[in-house]
Amino acid sequence: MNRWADVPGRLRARGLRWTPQRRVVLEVLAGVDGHVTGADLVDGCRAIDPATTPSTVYRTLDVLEDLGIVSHSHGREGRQEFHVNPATDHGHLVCSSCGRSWELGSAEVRPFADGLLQRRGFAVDVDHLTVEGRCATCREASA
Amino acid sequence: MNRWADVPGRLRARGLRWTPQRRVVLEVLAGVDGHVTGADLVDGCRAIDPATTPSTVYRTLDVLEDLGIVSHSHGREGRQEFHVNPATDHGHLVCSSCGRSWELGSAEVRPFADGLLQRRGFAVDVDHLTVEGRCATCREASA
DNA sequence: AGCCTTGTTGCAACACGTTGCGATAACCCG
DNA sequence: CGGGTTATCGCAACGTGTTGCAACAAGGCT
Repeated sequence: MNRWADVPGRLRARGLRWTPQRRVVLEVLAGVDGHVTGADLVDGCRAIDPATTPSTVYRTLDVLEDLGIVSHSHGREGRQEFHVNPATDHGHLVCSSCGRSWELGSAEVRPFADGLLQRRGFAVDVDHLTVEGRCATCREASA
Repeated sequence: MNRWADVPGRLRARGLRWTPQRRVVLEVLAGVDGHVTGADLVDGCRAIDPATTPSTVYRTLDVLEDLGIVSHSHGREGRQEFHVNPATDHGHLVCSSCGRSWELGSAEVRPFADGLLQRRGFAVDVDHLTVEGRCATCREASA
């Protein structure tokens, strides 16, 4: 059912390769829930294999993104956030105060995105959309 | 025009200082139209004073953002983009294909932002909003 | 003008990512 | 199983920002 099925086979079907390093990255991703930053993933891989190098991790993530296994967007401070097993068409809400994030369903974004498409011919990449602001909790705390 | 008025005085009114380095940054910003990346600004400053260091430029930009003279958001690859003399409440549209960007007026964003506020209590920081996607030109080119 | 306070600077080091390149090893095939 | 392709790895260097700290200097005060 899931996007995780037979990753080695799907890589090979594209002429790509299944390597121990990629296995480690996938293993870390499997243990993640929700969102992770690039640095978190590198750390997680190093916990399994201390010899892991950042470039390998990031390059592997690019490949996995092509396969649709992860997606990435830019969160706080413009840093990368990876999201596992993405439902299509959803963005993120990030609180600039506490850093927490929430998913943003396509239904909530569609009217906005459709408007931009009609008025400007601009096709929003909803999967990549990150909206910054202050969450309810932080707003109350500072009120 | 009056956001630029008497910057030295406005700094001093806050107990801050007017320095040659800040003068250089403002001079570069005055010659900019639309958006600039952080690196562009550093280069521009170095063209005037080769001794300019990045940390000074970025720290000055923070101060100028507090004064409302610039605003910054995160564009392509999560890199910083500075926008001069911002009208309040506007975001940016960035084409992930050609990299060009456009302003996004508050009227276009408001219904979307209001919805998030009402349903989730999340107050969108519209000035910081960057929407990625493909512009009309690039979509035609690849059609 | 000279003194004092404290905001600023510049440096060095760090954090997060990306890129070029030679060496390695995964995979296909006989 | 062994050999040849070529994708991938690991390293080193770079690019963009951020941060800690000691030295400096801007501005207020007398």
